[in-house]
Amino acid sequence: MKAPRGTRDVLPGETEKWQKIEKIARRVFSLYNYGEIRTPIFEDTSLFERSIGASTDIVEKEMYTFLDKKGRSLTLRPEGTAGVVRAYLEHKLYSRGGLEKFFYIGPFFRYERPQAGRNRQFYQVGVEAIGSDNPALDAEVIRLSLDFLNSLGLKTLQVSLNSIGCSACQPVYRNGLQEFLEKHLEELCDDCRERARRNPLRVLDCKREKCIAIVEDAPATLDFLCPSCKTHFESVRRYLDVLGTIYELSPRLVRGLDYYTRTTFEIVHSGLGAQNAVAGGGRFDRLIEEFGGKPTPAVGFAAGVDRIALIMGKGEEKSARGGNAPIVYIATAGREYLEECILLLNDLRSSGVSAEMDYDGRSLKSQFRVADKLGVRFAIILGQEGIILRDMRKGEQKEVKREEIIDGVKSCIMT
RNA sequence: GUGGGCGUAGCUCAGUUGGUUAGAGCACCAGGUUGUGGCCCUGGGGGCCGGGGGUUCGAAUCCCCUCGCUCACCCCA
Repeated sequence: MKAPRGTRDVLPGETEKWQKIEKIARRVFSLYNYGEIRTPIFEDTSLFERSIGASTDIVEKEMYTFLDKKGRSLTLRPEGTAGVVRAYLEHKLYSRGGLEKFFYIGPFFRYERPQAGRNRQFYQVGVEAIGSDNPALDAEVIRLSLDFLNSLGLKTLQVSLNSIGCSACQPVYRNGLQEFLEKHLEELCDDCRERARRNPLRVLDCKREKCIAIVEDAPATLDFLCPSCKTHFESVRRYLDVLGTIYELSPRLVRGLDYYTRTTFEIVHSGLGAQNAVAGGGRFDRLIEEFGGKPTPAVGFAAGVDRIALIMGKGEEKSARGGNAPIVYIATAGREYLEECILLLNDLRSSGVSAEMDYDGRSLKSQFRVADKLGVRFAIILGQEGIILRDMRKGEQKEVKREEIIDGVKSCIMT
């Protein structure tokens, strides 16, 4: 038996790391006033086709799509924004007046060739702020992303920033780029020839040397921005400067989802290899309207939990189970003490002291070996001579009365 | 979807030009200490040698297929 390709188990010992990531995500996102939203793992297929874009790789070849028993086409969510926007509209959350801020944590699915930091079931944390086009919000989301990653102890992060314009200027740029690409069609790789026709922006981040060289001379998105997009972008940059956030302009940073407008950004980490993006995001000012809502600007980001865990794992490989070892281990001199043992165990746990015992009827020596391996603070021995409390660290022990055990243990933990 | 590397014990890996019952270290279990851990010593349990097929008197070793892992392309978080 094996977990399906591209999926994996996170076992005790590693889950602690994941819990830490989630805990810090909740804390940081709460500081910025984002509230948690939980949307379904699967949605109607059309939701993703319409939001992500029918000609994107994600929709064309990476979705887990299936028919349910009534013949409905459903898809395991490949990203988080679509579901949040759907929920926002379905529950008419716009009626609450102003800006709505959401964060989410959960699994997503894409049918891709597994690789370091790329699984078919992967986890993301992300935020969406819906209802404002204020560039301060763009800057805030970027700031928040970095806050989150920094709080986890990640260093050597690099922010790339770009603006790809709005519904007014993006088509103009698209045409300009397309014209340029037409002239160089022969020199482009096969993929890019196809992209030039269907989704020209994607040519910009082709990794082949030939294409990179050609694209060097291609028109940049920033040169085509309309006045309002230009002002918006300048403000984003100013606010980032005010916040002391270092970034670099990446005129060729184009994201793989069609709904992005204006600000796009990506955060990469040097220790990740080819899959080096730990977080990415941007504005999606058209998406709500495309789903039938009123024109509503929005901005968000998502970070890859698997990749973060990968980076964190490089520094401090084994944290073992030190942090959550039981406090007490009860050893017995024989089976006849079993009842006393389970009762004491229960009393300890009831008063908030984590405790463990031997279920295998092992020798006292073996029980101590287990207690030592677990890393417990105290061992209690039940036997003919009464009850003995042993401090495993100090190696000291003394006889205690039954009714004094729990308080004794508790007072020792305090000191 | 394409290409490279790799699959031997729970883990990390040996395994000589194909040749006896496939090994080591760590981990695990038991004993040494007839109620007491860590160190040490002794012993022990564990392997469809990823799976299937083929070549051969004989395959962990050679060939083919397949599955998986991994790195890169691609894509993205």
